[in-house]
Amino acid sequence: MELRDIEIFLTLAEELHFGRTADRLRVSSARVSQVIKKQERRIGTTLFERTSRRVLLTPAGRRLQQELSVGYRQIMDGIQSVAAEAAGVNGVLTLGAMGPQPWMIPDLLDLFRSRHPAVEVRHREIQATAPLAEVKAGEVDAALVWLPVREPGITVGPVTHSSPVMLMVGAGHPLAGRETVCWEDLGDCTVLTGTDVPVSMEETFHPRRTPSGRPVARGPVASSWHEQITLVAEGSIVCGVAADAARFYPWPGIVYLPIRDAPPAQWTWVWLTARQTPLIRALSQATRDAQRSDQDRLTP
Amino acid sequence: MELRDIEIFLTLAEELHFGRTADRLRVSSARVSQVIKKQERRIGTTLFERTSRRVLLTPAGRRLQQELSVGYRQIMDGIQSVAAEAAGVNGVLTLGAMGPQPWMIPDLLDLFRSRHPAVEVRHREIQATAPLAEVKAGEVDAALVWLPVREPGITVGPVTHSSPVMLMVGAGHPLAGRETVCWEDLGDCTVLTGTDVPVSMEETFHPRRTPSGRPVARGPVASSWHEQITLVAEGSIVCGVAADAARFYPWPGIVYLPIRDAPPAQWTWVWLTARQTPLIRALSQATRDAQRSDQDRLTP
DNA sequence: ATGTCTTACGGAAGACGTAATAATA
DNA sequence: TATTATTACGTCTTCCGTAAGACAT
Repeated sequence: MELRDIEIFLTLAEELHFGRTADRLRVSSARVSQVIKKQERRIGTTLFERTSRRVLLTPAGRRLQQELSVGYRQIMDGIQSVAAEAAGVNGVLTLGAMGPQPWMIPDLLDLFRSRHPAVEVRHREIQATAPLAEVKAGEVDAALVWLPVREPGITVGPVTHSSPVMLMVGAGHPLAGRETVCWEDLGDCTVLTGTDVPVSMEETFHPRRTPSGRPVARGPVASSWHEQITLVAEGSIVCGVAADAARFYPWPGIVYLPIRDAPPAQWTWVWLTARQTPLIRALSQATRDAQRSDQDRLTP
Repeated sequence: MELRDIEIFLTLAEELHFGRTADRLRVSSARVSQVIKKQERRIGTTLFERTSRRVLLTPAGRRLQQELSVGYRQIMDGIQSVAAEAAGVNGVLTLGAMGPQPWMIPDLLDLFRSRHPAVEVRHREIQATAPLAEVKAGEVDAALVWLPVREPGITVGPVTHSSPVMLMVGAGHPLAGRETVCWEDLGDCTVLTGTDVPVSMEETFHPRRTPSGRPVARGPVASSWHEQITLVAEGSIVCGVAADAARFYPWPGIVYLPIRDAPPAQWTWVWLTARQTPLIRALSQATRDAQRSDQDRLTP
């Protein structure tokens, strides 16, 4: 039994579906069937109870999953880690992120650190009011920002996570009593203006027009998060934010309202295309892998 | 990179010699070279510093060895374990052994127990004076005895360990003052007689004749270890024993003398051919594997 | 010259996909 | 009938050995 077989077994043990397993691993489902059958011959017992309608782990299958998953992860990470070090993944990696966003991706950061112990990871605060400033200035190697980003000279990496979009309003604002809002409500509001937010990114939290076409009024400029929250607390201004803000800044005088028709904001790494180092590639790889194991954990 | 490749890498990392690695894994040394080269391409750096005269791990190679060895062992043991359980390795396994012999193979017993937690291992004492009695009577499933065993209906398993042969004499015996002895000295001695020792096995500790052809006198019959040691302590009788006895029975009045020209006694499992259960096969397998990892530990 | 690692090449094993088949709801 | 797992079969990769070459002592 080889690592490829083990990967197929472990994936099927999670998906419990031959077709999805085949898709995830980019093989034919016939192959999945063949490999599982081979393993069952090797082990000497059936690993999955299956009809053409349902796939379940047998006790022996569950036990094999327990025995193999740790070692498999260890070996794959070990290879990845040594290869990364050989590719020059070492030194200092400076990441930019806003407020609580690093707390949204602890798995990813843990994976990266364990995989690349030779790398010192540093964090710098960046502002939603000018999300790409530090990247462009070269003050951070990569920044965690929301999509969509379309800027020349900037590369967009894999998605790390996503957060619902909420509207932050002052307790005295007319909307403050509502349970939820929708984009249309912004037609009656004034939203904050950032100092340097690309147009594409601005739309995610502050569309220029409501779904019906009414313009959304632009208010004063804020240059930091605390300025934003202070302005909103005064009552006349509102501001779209990631839902994470509601968890980390439950301040008096501030109300967070779900925006029913806002798609979740997707977060991603961005970096200067000209400064794509092995470190950055390692970060991308770790992001993809952590993403996948997140899915794994959610799937069953 | 597949498990087979990892096995080759780990073996070469221990042997530090392409030829010996190839021999151990039953492949050509060309294959070892090809696999290592492939891995070096995959990892992106050289794993072994090698000339046609010397093979050494590079730092990256050493790191990869650390990363892979644990996971590899885990996976192989896991597969083995689940397969064994499926093959019906469960229930009670009764092993027979003499005196301190179980203490000579703790690694093997640990491996077996960890691999087969569903098996209850019991121990029964057997006597060197009739080493196969309990096996033949079916009172133990397998017994740990010394080679050579040639008995119809009895299967000989893999070797577990070996012990030098010593001569146990009483403090008052003429040989007691010697540093060492040789087989020829037995021509002047009387040795104990067992109650039921097969001829082939008897030769290991008590040859019928000395190298020069003199007969070795047979003395009284002893039926247990304590009887043996008591008879020897009286002074006129001697007895060949495994060196382990010297460590575990350093009794007053007893002297142990190395026998210079005695090859080490090899110990092995034996069982009734007719009663070869999956449990017995699992014991054989664990013995072979423990033997191999013993070698591994001794090699570097 | 000899022992040892590497390269070149060819045959065999097996990995994998396509398409047809069987089985379940 | 629709969905999904399995089997049959052909292609193509890659595993692996043999034999010759390269290199160090």
